[in-house]
Amino acid sequence: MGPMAQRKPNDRPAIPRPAARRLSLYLRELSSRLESGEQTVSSKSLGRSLGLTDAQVRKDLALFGQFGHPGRGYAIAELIDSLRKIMGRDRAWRVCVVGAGNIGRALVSYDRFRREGFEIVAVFDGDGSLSGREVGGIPVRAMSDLAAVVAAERINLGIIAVPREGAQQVADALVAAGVRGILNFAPRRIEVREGIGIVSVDFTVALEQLAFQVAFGRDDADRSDGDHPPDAEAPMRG
Amino acid sequence: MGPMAQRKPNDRPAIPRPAARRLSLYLRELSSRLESGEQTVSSKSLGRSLGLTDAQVRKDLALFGQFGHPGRGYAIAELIDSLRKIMGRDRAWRVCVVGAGNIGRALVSYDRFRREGFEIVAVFDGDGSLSGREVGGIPVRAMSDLAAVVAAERINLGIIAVPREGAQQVADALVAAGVRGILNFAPRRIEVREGIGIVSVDFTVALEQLAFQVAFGRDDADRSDGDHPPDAEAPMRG
DNA sequence: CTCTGTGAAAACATTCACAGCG
DNA sequence: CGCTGTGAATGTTTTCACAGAG
Repeated sequence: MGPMAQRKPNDRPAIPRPAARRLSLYLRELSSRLESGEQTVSSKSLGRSLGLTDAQVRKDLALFGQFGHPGRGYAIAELIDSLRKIMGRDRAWRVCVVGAGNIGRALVSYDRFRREGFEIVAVFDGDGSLSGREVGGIPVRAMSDLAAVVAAERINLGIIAVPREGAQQVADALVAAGVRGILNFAPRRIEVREGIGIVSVDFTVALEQLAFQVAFGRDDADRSDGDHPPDAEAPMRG
Repeated sequence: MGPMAQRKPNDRPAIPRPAARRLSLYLRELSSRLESGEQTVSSKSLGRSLGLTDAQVRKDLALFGQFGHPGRGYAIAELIDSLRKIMGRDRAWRVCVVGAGNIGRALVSYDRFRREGFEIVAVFDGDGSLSGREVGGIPVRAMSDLAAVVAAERINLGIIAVPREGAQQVADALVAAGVRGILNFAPRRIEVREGIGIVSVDFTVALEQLAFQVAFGRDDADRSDGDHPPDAEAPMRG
């Protein structure tokens, strides 16, 4: 069908995708500096820590408003607040993990999630024999409870930690149950309908990128894990 | 005029960074198709599975030579072979994991690594009380053994699965011991000297990207985990 | 026909460079 | 001054569109 592109009506400024990726890094570095007792930071200093140019940092931050104070730099606490709001980190997120294997269990025990405002409130596994067992203090439930628990616990994000074969099916179940986004650890591309968020992490792809760097001889400093590619369309709206 | 393009001496064609990321995805999809018994694939079909345009797939593959057969598509087995060679996947990699916490243990038990040719042959942990314990059939060793074991076992890649604070130190020790690349799971940027590969995976950054998509309202289909940014420089050489 | 490989055009992202604020 | 915010310039990646192979 009509393969014609048509801008939808309500576009906001549109965030370059790479910039969206860097926002998380700014937040991580800023928090670390706040802890160290620093009060302000310049784009140059921030860029230095992150391997970016000062201009890049300023451009990224300017996408969302005027946070800087000429001559002084950025007030760290203030900037953290703003970024958190922008990134949806001002609310608490309720998360479930599907799959109580090695990866699922490691994620449930990963304290940093809770500390950062992502609370894991339920764990599911297709293997009935695990039901009732506890992982990190949370009882493992059967897949058949998924819809009910997601609703009852008002879970809005799901993490897929099952083998490749079951992953898409789990994704469909999560979306049907009402989650708004999925973090996928299974080594395959997951399709979700428009409006549902999806981010994937593939350990093997990450190791493979590393092998490629080593085998090929790379030239640049620090590179990301990689996974699913974009899908040919505008960046982000708001 | 000028200074005459100062291309550094030994450059090969130069791989666009995003293309390097996609290579892993091609390999993953192609292997899956080979298993299903398919023999050839077109750029269009491959792109469809991966959320890319056919032109993109062709451009990427053409970077390394002429693999396609006009009118027919690409021979899957042949293309897999070529890609594996290009990506350094034709050799076996010997890997160690530093950190026997939740994440370290999950990685050691992640079978796919071995199946894909990344063999984990040693595990280290700074907590002496763990030494001697086994994880996934591999004894946990003290950090003080790191240099000797890396040399003796001819380990060429290291995985960092320790808390943020110790991560850079572990990286330095790994590099000093002779690994050629590092996969970092600690939530901070790791610096390594030129010539050493580095890829990072940060679970919190991944969840945060997801929260951002949901909070902001994204428009595209499937997006990557994110982590450390490039460092402003040419793509890759060979 | 189908499908690749590839220049040329378009879109996108980064860096430069500077006006202007505190 | 130092440092931000930002247009304009540059560099990079994607898409288009088509010649040519089987």
